[in-house]
Amino acid sequence: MEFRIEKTDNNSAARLGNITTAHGSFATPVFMPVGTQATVKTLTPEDLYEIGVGIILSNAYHLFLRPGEELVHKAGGLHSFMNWQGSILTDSGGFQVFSLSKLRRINDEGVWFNSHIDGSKHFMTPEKVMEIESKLGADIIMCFDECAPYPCSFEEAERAVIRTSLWAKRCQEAHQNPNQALFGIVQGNVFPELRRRSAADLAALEFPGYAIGGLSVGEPKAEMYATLELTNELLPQNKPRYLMGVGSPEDLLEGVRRGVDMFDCVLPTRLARHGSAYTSRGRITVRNAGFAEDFSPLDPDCNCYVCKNYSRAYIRHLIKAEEILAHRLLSYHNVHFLIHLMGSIRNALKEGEFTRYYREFFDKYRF
RNA sequence: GGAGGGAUACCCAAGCGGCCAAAGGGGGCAGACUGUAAAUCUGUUGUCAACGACUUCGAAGGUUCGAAUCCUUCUCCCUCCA
Repeated sequence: MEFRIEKTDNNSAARLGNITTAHGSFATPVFMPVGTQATVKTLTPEDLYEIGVGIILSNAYHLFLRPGEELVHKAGGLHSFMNWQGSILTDSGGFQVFSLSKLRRINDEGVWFNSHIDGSKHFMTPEKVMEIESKLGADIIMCFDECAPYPCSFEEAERAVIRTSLWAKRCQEAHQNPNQALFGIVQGNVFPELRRRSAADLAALEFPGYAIGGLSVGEPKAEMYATLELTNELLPQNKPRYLMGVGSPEDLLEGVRRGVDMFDCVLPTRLARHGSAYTSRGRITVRNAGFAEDFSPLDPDCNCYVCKNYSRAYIRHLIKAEEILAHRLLSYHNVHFLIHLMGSIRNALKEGEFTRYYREFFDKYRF
């Protein structure tokens, strides 16, 4: 993997760059749609190419449970299995340590999970996760980490940091596949002291990229931004910085401003399935009665396939009638919205107009 | 013509003397969602000048301190027998 910084913003920590993997290159800052189970829900790879997606996310833990990494390996790896020729990043299952906390027990050696599918017991270790991620064959893979909840005590967050550092070292030692770039993940919750420690631990291991984990788990926005700012300052300048699980349009702007290069989030596709759409003026709930006779496109400023062909009224009808096309159209539009947003941000960075773009965005966008 | 059964809020449907403005679904309306246990979850859904008041359980009368619940008549629906 290669990361090149092409330009840095004069008025913020934002930077314009490019990442090249075995499956092509993409410009940064980048938004990566999430396809946990080897599919960005409701969208085909062709849709994603058309939208301009360069890299997507998938999940080692979920694919390990079903269909199993061996099967994906037999299929020729994840790219071949799901017919996606762009880049792929796999998350390790560290987030499931947080989101499935009721179904797991953790110790320094690893994590016992009770499968949410059939209840079967599995022990995940950093070594095991590296083996799974290697078999899946993504271009960028994540260390197995412990994502602590919010709120949580200093001691609890500290334990997660120590464990995450320990596991990062073990992941690095177990990591064999030369075609995959292994990223470290900084934890530390909202405690500056712990973020500093975590960032220092990981930087010492010299990963090709660094993720900021454990944010957007319920903490107030101000805390998230402050933590992000602090953490980014501590990470190596010449390596990509990936803010995990973020975000909303406003968070993408705030993240870029603070020096983030990569983002991923389930929000565009989940909101789509729940009946909401992003627009240049803010998020709208198309499901609501007010749109019943609104024959305008989801976003008048959008030129995506959906906005060119379908109205809010029609999409609302599909939602109310529980037609799956609603999910598909809204997913397509929402992913397009974020991909297009990132494109505009990069363009502004290229022109040296990021600050102006930032201001104009928030002038229009209401949330 | 005779014998039964039934009519409850937008719909279906419980309730069968006070704890009933009325269970539970559905539908409607709204909210939440950030490395996906999520086509999920939550709230709300008689009216109003609304921590209180008023009008509701096919219609009209009646019994009772008190009725969706008991009695009478009527209207409409369903089943069976002629």
